[in-house]
Amino acid sequence: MVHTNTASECPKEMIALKMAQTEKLLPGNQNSVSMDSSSVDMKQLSTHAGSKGRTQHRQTSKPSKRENICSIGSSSSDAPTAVKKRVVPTFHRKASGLKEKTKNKPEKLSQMSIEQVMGTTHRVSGALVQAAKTVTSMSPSELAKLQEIISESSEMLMMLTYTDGSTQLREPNEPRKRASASLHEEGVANSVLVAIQRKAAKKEYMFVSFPLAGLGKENASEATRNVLLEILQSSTRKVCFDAQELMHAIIINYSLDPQSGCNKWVIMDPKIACWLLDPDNPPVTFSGMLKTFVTGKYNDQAPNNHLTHLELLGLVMGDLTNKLQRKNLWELFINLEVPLIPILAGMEVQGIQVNQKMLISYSNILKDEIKDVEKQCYKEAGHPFQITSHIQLRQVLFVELKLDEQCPGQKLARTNVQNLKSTSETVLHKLIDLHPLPELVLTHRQLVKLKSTYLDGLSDYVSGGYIHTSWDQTSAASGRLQSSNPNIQNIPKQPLQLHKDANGSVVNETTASSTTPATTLWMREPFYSHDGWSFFAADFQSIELRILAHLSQDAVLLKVFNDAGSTDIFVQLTCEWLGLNLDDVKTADRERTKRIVYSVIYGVGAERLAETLNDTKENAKAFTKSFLVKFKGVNTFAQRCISECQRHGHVKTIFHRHRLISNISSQNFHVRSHAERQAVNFVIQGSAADICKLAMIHIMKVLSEKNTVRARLLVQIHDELLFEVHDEDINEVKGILKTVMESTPTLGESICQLKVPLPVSLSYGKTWGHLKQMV
DNA sequence: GGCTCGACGCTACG
DNA sequence: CGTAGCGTCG
Repeated sequence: MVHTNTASECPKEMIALKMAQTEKLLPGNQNSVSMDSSSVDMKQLSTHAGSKGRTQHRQTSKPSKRENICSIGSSSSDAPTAVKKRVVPTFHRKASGLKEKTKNKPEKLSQMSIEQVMGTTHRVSGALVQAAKTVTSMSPSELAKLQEIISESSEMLMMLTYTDGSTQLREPNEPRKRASASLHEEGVANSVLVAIQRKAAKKEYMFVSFPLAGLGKENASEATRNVLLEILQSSTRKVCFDAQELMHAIIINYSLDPQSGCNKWVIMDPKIACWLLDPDNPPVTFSGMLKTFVTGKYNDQAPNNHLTHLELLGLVMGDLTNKLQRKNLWELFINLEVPLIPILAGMEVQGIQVNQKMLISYSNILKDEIKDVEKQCYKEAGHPFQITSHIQLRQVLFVELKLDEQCPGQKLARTNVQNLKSTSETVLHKLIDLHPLPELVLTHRQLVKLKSTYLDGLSDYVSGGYIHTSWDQTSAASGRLQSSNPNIQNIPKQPLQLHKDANGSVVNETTASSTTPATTLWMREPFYSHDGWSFFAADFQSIELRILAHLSQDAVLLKVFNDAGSTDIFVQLTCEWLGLNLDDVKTADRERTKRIVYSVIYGVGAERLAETLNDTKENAKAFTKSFLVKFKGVNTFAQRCISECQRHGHVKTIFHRHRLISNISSQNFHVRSHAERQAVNFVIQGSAADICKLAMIHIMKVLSEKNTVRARLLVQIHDELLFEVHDEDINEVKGILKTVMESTPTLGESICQLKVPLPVSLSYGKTWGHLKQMV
């Protein structure tokens, strides 16, 4: 097991998460991986032929860089030098020459050395040209020997090769293309190259390649597939730079079940290790990582071939392992981040069903509405202008209409960099009573945003009725997951109300009378579940505030969360704060409390809070002050974060995730203040992220154990998990999700026992638009 | 004149 | 606070 494999390298004071102590997270149990293609939704799989987004930047190859790259197995000796938008599937070619040699070897397997069998054992030091053996060219006896070698190996280094001849360990390619250029691309993964290190002879590797591109069913022989799965499930330490991408390619090309087929794969990823060490500067490419994180010996210009890169990969991971252990990050790495990799890969392949026709029809509705609003804007301004141009809008509002001069008491915000008069939402709100234009512009902005980002933008990503988002583990310094291409985590939750008033002109909800006919659009409505299945959402209620209660140990906050009662937390807080009765709390008070609370979490200043509250700076200050007086622990907690950061140069979350913040001692007030807010915010946001990830791993583990329950994880939105569940299993899943997620705090108890409960609220429905709350 | 790029402003989500 | 992504502008 990996755990035992690596335990000897771990410091004694290592605290393991409870999760990892159970064997299920760890590899070695072959039977638990479903190879049954009948369990795979073929309709969905057929839509995943291409992986977009993450492959965008490797379309082009640099022939000059590849001059001394040796030919590996089925890869690049005759790779196209020209850029190809659509990659023609390259069927795995026979490993020329090599195959002949090994085929002619004597038959007595037991008497042969590995070299004799495989002809590929190789000492990497030195620039020897060396080829890997392609698995598909092996005879049954050779495969048997290979399996034996795998079972006796001490380490396996893995990487993808692409049809253009580059690899995962390639030099950085052309500058990244714009997101729009990445749409509808074909996947270009060509093969999986594995260097197997033998236990007996540490310096000897055996190189094997598994074809991916053009892998038809007829070619994916059971034997070949089983060998690759054996590697992935083996307890041997495995290393890959960007393991998520590797897993993604394997799941697709070998038609594995994206949810259950891979969740026990354990691969060390140096990319993630580097990000844990310095989350603000995550490596993008392998060579970039070497430059930033690896000192001395590896910086030398190594021979540019696949095999030396693989050896380098192993050395670097060894180095990083030591670094992680020294920084007390190893448990976070091995128990949280590494188990997450196959889950994310599975989510990418799984995708989510989208009704593209609905996206288009909504878009057309908005197109007309936008035109109407445009006309009204021109009328109110007295002439046509480009409403989306801040420069022109500034001219109209502040030079022609001089609206800013009509509100002398108010201080209107300025833009960040150029210090010009801002046209932001908060500014426009303040001008609303002076002239019809500001509100029209706000409406226009809202409609344009919804149309361009969430209707047209999403529509571009629909392929075969599905959207396959990319999940990025290393792009957020706080430890949160991030989705992109498209970003599925910021699709509006609130519906858009469209009203037509008596004149037929469009107005938004704030001014429309309740009797006018209304159209209601939910941007999440086009996302729908399969027949016989439903969406099922589970989200942690106000997790960041609960984390704050725990971390600050503030007596009042702790009491609020632990005295239970189903009353809304912000209503309760408002009571505590203003000394009101529960029934006397008005919605406005509740909203105000919520904003103040999160402002404190985010560490914003009085000016910013005044803006969000639409109140004066003095009142905002007073609010914040009375809040901090009521919850004295919060302020001491913030100060503790700041001084910890000053002492150590970094702050830590409850699971030891850290962030280096050097500006904490800056002489510049603004720079230092920003750093202080970052420090406080990171501890809370990062701790919440830790727990959400732990919950995610835990729930996927439990679901995969109950193989009768049909549930798939589709999306993670920080504190919320969206599943698709078979209708017959809804009640069972409801019970599992609630129990398992709410037990998350106990999982990490060896690291940290949370002093507050983390209740989960559940909802379900046939579309993502408006889910029904469950009780 | 069209095209690409980075900087900037704004606003969804948490 | 911190993500992604759309739009304008020079």
